[in-house]
Amino acid sequence: MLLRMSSLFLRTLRDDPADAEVPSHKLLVRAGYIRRAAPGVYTWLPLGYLAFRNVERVIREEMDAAGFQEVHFPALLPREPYQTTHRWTEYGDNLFRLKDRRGADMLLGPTHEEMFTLLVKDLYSSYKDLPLSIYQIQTKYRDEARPRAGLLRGREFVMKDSYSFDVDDAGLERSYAKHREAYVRTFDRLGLDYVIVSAMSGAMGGSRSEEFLQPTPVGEDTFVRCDTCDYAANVEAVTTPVPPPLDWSDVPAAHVEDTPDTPTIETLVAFANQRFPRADRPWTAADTLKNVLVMLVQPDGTREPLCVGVPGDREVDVKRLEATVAPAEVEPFTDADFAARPALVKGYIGPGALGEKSSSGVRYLLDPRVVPGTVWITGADRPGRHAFDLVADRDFTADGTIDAAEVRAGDPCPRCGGLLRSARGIEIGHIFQLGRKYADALGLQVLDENGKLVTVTMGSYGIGVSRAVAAVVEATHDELGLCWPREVAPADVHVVATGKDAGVFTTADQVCRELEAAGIRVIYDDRQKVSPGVKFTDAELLGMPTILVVGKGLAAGVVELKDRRTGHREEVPLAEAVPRVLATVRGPRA
RNA sequence: CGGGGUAUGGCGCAGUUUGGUAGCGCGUCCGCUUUGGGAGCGGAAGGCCCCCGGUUCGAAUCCGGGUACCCCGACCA
Repeated sequence: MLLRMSSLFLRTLRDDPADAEVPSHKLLVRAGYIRRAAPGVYTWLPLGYLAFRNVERVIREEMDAAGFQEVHFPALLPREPYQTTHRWTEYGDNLFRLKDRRGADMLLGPTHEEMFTLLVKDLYSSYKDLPLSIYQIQTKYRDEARPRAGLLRGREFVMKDSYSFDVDDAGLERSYAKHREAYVRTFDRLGLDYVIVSAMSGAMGGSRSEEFLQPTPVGEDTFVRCDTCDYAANVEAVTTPVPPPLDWSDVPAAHVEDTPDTPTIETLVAFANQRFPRADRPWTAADTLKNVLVMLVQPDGTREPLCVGVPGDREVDVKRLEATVAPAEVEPFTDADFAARPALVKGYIGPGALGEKSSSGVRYLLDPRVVPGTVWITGADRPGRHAFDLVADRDFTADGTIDAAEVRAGDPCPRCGGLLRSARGIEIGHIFQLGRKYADALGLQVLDENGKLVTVTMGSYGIGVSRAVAAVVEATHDELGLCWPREVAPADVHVVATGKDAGVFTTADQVCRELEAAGIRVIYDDRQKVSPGVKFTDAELLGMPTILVVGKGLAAGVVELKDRRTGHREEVPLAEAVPRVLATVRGPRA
């Protein structure tokens, strides 16, 4: 491959685009790799498309090497399968829906579990056909509320999605492990740094899910990792260690006190310290039990109130809550909702008005930290009244526990008790044991060795291909511009010819042809009348791993070989230029 | 959906307060000069000043109403 810059469809920009914030977005636009076509929708230009296809190639090679087989579904899909699994409605506004000329509903696929499941059902019916793993690399459409950061979150994006089909859980476990290994190899080859974190398995029960997160401040996912052991998890999936029950024999009986004008934790703690000071230490928010009301909205539209009791020094993390109650969605409790339930006194809600057996009948779930024997100040269900010395289990119970309080840096590690630290990351891959949700919904069954019908168990595994291009940029760029790993770079070598002497160009031309003949991918800056400074700056911005300058040194018979990443440069005799580049490109493995 | 900001040539921006021929830098084109770190001089092309309505002799600018984009939050892969 030989790209000549004199005719390459490329325009580099001197300034960062005003609408870009993150480095990958700025640089990919500035270097002429992508252009925005619509909000969250991008066009690939020649260099960008080369890089994109390289990422795609690496992924494909690793999938194929693992024995997964590639298929290709349409992006334009019929409604029915998504209707069957309720995702036609569950996906909400994020689904791109359209109608054909006869008025039939269609959609642009946001993901393809349904189609894969139906395809396997269509063709296979025996345990002898399994295990099977098939994948595709396909454009996905999700009408995001807020696309951002260029390729990192688009409304149209390319995803590699795989699906595994097994006859039993042990098989699923093996398929999952194979995908995990393939992902590790893929991301290693792409030069990406990543952390594998436990993720939320959702409402499907007992299934396992892990995310590959590339740690970076521009990432959108928050995760925690342990200081001492190798535990790492998405905040949604962190489980709170349950402390042992406490002995409450010394705790005085619960008593209700007047606490006027204390509808918030802050005002309550201040009042308690003033009016009922403790001898040993001041009251803190952690001594209070905060009861937070939300409205759960089921996919079918059913609304159900829920109260979550958490220590007063913690917020309820809506993301964690929603992950736990999925597929239900969480909406704030409105004044109208309060008005409809007079037993619930806003600002003074206590366990007395909660729980299935209470007057309000609102389901009440407690944070795992609220173990039997813990002592709390909490609302007394009357305006300006709070209960003190209320002991969990002795004085109140709930309908269950829920792990939905915010996770904070410094919280204990659920595995080893060490300290958790918080960080941000880009989700570059996600592997997920789906179980039988889709197979059940769509009737994917096979006959086992006893001739009995069994429901197939599935896994789904995704890599954001276009997102990975941006992730590679985030991981590798420097202040000069892009800085591609060789596996992803649009070309191996950027040959720069400087000067006005025709000899420079004929020599550079010759070198490029020799490199191309040797199978090296070359981009050649053969532009006449462009000053050396422009060419050097462009070469650095475009980011090929090796830069070869043919210029003024030619008079002395030398050219300059530069490593883009390290900045190391070296003069080599012209005759050695091609062999040296070959050795550099082919590396130690040659 | 809440909060904040922005909208003027391909890109980055000024001009809007106080209405009066639409500007600057970069890029592009032509000519001459220049060729190792975004060169110089001279000439040129390129604009629905986001849209609709209003006020006015006259609107990028003032008024009313929309729309779009960016950031933060919410939400989501």
